Amino acid sequence: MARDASTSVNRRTDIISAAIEVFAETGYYRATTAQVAQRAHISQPYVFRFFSTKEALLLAALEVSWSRMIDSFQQVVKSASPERLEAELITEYEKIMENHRNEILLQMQSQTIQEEAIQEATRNGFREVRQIILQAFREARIPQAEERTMLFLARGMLCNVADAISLPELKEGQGDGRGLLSLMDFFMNSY
Amino acid sequence: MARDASTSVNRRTDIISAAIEVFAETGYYRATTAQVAQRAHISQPYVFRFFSTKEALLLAALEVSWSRMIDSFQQVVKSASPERLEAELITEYEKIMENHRNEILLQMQSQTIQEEAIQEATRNGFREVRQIILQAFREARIPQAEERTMLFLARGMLCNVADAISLPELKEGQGDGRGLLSLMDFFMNSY
DNA sequence: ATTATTAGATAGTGATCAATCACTTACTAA
DNA sequence: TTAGTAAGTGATTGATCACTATCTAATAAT
Repeated sequence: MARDASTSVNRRTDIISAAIEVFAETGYYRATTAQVAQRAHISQPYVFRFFSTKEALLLAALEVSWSRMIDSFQQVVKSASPERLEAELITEYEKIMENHRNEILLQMQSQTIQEEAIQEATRNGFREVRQIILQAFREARIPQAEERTMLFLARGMLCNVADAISLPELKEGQGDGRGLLSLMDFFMNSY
Repeated sequence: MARDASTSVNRRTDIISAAIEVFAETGYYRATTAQVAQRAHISQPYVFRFFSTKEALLLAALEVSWSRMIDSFQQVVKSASPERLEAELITEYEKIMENHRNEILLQMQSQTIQEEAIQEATRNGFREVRQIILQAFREARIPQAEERTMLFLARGMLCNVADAISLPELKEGQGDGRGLLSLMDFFMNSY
């Protein structure tokens, strides 16, 4: 059973990879299945041998994208020390943003698509990521694990936006090294 | 000079309001100018008397959306006391999300649209909002104003997502009342 | 050698959409 | 009364799209 470049399992992933690129660059609704096919070096109708509809292809692309993020975070959680956990999760996220920018752009698009199947996939992805982070923070004995998880996700969302619209100053104020300690002064004097 | 329902200035805003709804609900690229026209109670070709292209209509819709947010925040900044500034900005944002959800959904969409004119409008909107918040924090003598601004925007982005995909638990961990103080313990023991 | 199966392409369809055009109606000013 | 204009529409068009139906060439099993 020779696994050459033409097995249908390879073609399937070829198409998904092409779709991630084209959807991210062009926008899901404006992107055409012909563009996806061209990027995957096959004819346009052949896409429909593997995905019965364009939406099914989008769902497969989202699945790839969320799986990558979930698997990556799980790796980090397994190997990182409690003290370095959050820093390494952030580093891992930055790696994903660098190496798989299109997958992030696709996730962002899916957040505003109102089709129920897409929303459900997006919800499930977020839920699972949040659960992994939250559980890891708890097991690392990080206090206010819920709030820390929320802030981790929030900063992630802001990074996505800043990156997508090429506005790096949006991220300014991240990680100055002693932010929390000097904020403390403020809060102790305020309340 | 009686201001009846047929002045061209009214028609223009009618069309923009309709476009905000239709674009938000259906997605900009999938939405049709016929749908916008129907919602504005005019014929489809008449849309093009006011907006030369569909993209020009989107830009006008984004302008309305960003202006509302900017004007709202400027009002708050003018009237709020330094101690209540951030809390009132948050309240104002929640009001906008409640009363103008479609405008937020449109802004979210515009973040992933790669057309240069749209990206520029989105960048300018974000820049101006950030500048207002940052300057207000500084004038209120809030320490680490840059970091606080970034966190304000970041939480806003997460709220947008949580609302758009109907996943409220994503926001869990917001405002427990003493988050920073107990986080402090952790950091002082860690570093 | 023959047949069955897989991998893929060509050709096409009905539907849809942004944008244009030609036209009407109704009001206003000289 | 006439000339001009603002407001608005129905019909159309060229392009595009998701999706289908049908064919072909190669490979593999019998």
